[in-house]
Amino acid sequence: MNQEIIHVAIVEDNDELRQMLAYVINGTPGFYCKHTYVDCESAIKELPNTYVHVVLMDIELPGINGIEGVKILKEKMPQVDFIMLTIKQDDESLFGSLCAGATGYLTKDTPPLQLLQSVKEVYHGGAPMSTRIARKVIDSFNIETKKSPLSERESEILKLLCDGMNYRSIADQLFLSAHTVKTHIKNIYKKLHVNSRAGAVSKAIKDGLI
Amino acid sequence: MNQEIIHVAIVEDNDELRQMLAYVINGTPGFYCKHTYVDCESAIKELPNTYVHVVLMDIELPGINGIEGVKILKEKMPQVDFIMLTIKQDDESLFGSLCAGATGYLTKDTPPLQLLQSVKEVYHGGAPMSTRIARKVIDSFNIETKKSPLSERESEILKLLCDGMNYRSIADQLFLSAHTVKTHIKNIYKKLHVNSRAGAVSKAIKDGLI
DNA sequence: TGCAACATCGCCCATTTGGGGTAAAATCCG
DNA sequence: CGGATTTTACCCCAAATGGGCGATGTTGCA
Repeated sequence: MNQEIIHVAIVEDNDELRQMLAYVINGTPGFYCKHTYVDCESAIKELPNTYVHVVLMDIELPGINGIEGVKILKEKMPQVDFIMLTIKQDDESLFGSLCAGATGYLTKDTPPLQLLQSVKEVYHGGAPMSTRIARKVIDSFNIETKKSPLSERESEILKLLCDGMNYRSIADQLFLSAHTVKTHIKNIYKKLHVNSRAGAVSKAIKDGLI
Repeated sequence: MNQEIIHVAIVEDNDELRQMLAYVINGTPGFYCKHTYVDCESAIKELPNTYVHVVLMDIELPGINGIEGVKILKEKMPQVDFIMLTIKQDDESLFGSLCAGATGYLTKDTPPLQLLQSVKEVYHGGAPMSTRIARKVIDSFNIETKKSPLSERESEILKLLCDGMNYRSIADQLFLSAHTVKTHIKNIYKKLHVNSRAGAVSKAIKDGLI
């Protein structure tokens, strides 16, 4: 039976909200909240010694913010799921949280019932977030593929450049003369507005040219 | 009023399912489905000339598959939202679809009512997907950050390498001698098992070292 | 306390690179 | 058909790079 109860921890500096959340959680069958913290510092110190499944984490916190907090805590407790509970909806907070290891992202105006539903959802392998947040996340995959200004051959050579190959190796692999490879690379530099292999490789990868 | 009606198109080779979907859609107030296609080839030819908001796209199609289809269609109709409707739940199909431009990802066992809800959701700026799919998507952000084998200083220099800077520039920026910068870079090469700036930059970006 | 890692600076030298040209054939596109 | 682009190839040369070697001081951890 005990396994069925989801243990929730809260990190939230607002006393009223924190207590309200704990009250709601403890007042609902299947949920239990024993540990609450007013800042990340204390959470980082004590949470690793507790038994929890899900952590509700505020972002705007004094001292270590929620994103940094998740980063640190997720490192120590990778099996625990973190749900950000915040008023911030900017991309930086959102993707910062996800990259830090958060699994859910809810705004503070989420009604209690839906919040509990989200906790249950994350516990059962879901990733709760509002429809608007979900859209942002999905859209981040669809970064419009800027069509490369490079020709077929140039792209081919750029790929090899990214593998750290030099003129000779590239020439051998493509059955070209090193001179030709050099010409292509010079043209690539012109088109990408760089003047070194490092710059070209960086731009290539960051702009998804390869 | 007309704006309130969501125009849906369907690309699905299974006759029964396609007709059933169209039937459900047309039988529900607020939804309308005029155009249905049995393969991507015909959809690519005709869809750009139609008025639609949302396209339900099967993945397993003869000829051009749904992922390729979305890639081509999204290019021509970027304002249209695509929802994949598939039995495939593998990562390749999922992320392939998202990268191709899909906004939603549902399995074929999604009940009609929820499907309609998803269409409405995507039309209103959401990104409908099952909890399991959402989790996969979110987890993809949380690719464990391999802790860099590099020292603080080395990471710093690696960043500048990625900007295409040479010894002198880096030295100037960090108030070091070019010799020192060179030494650091040599050590970076050893640690990353590369032997050129291009290789280091490539590895740095791909492995998220910077 | 001692050793490993880090950070700093230096020299030598062969090889690579980047920039400046030139040019011809192939291919594509209108 | 004719121009634009792409692909191929070459020369010269100054500058940058990579590898090998050594040296000093600091810091951190065992």
